[in-house]
Amino acid sequence: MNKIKTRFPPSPTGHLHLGGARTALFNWLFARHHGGLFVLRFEDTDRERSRQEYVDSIREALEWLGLYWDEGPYFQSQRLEIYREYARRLYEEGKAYYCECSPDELERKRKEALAAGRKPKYDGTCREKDLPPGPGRVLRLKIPPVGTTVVEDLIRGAVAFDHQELDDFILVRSDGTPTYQFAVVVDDLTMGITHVIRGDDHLSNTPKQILLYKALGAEPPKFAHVPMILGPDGTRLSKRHGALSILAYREEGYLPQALRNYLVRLGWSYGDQEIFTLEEMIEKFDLSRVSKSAARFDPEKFLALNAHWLRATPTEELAEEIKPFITKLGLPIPEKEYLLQALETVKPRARTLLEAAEMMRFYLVEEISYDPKAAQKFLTPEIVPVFERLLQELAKVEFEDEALEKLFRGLAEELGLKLKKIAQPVRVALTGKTVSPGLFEIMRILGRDRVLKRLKQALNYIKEA
RNA sequence: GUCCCCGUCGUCUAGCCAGGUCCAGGACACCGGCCUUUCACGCCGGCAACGUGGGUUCAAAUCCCGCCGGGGACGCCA
Repeated sequence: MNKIKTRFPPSPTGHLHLGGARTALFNWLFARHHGGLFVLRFEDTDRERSRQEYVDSIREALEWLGLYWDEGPYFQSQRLEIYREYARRLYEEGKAYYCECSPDELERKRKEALAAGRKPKYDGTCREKDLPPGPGRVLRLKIPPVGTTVVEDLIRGAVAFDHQELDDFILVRSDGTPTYQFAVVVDDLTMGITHVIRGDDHLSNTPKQILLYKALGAEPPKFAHVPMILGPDGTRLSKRHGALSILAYREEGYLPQALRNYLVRLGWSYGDQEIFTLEEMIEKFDLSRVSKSAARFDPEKFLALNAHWLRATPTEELAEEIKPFITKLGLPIPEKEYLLQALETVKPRARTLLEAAEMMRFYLVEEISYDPKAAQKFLTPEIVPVFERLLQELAKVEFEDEALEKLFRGLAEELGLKLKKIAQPVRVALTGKTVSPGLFEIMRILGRDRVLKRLKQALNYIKEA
């Protein structure tokens, strides 16, 4: 039994987006599940549009997602000799022929056919001309005119295509570079790829590729066409649907484990299970549970999953991840123990690292500023005596959650007030907002000095107002 | 236009292959409630779907056909 080998072949003409990331994940998972190999290959035969910048960002995104490759990255632009050799073979064996039709002419015929309601396909003008190679000529594959090619898809079952629907597609461009259709086949063949897992937008290309394998006298790999990912509105995923690059999600404070978890459940399921660790995905992933229908990207569910993984990730780990976000907000990175404690309190409340960093703001600034509405409602003259009393008591109480709570509850009872009547003004004095983590935990973390200082600041504020 | 694929709550999906246990289960979102110093978390409860028409059958979300709807391919892009 041969070892399973999958690949992810992005073209470096754009960033890695959700669809590509999921395809990469499925291929990676399939290879890992079967103890096989995962290959990364850049399909950069379109020299006009391929850019180094995209090669770098795609690699970075895959690494961020933890989808490490076992082989590659290969670059088609460095394998031109190999394609040339295979092209020569095809031509010499009469399986392919040169064509001198000009692009303009082809374009004209295509429009004509479309207008006449026919399928726009190459009409075979040069098929029997027996032209030798020459400048301006392309190499086309000779498709058997009659017959049917069946794609045995691992997800969709047998899909038949009549050769009438196919045409003699171009293998080698007039500039000598291979087209996608030709390069993928030669690459998958020479790299020993056993399973091609890709978006179902490639399903209708597959019969052409199978015919090419046959012309080459080779056995095609197994194919599995996974459903596409659509935007929230059900149309093709595009820039309109938010961040187009996977890396943009990282910038917004999403966790790779959340993205993986969201992506793996888009088109694949395992009973009612929603949460998967990497290990579980590898263990449970299989093609038979991949669905056939397209899925829409739901940013809300992704956010919810991110919130889940934020809570499920050890604070120690998160503390490292959140530093860039704190810096991004222009806030200082505190010493480790303080950061850990502060983070612990915002963790169950934040949905992204960016939100968490924003929620930690009051822990990190020296001078806090009040939300105008909060100050207006809670920093009023009536609270002055309470704050003054608190100043005295807090100077001597032990700064632990239980002791602080006991103090507040006792004070509330003594003054005949509801706890919240005291807690909310203090919360505003300490954080500037009416919403925050638990009052006693933030006091404990802030420490006596800061708490007293902020209460005094609030008192001054009230007197000046 | 031609060919191909797909069609269960708003969304992701389980169930479909081996028809009854499904007046359809889970998750996100949404709405109530509990907890409570605020907001979250957590817990409890609710709303909500088999695209449509026909056929087969004692029985259909599950099998068959038509229709409708969505997506994809048809490039010297990948």
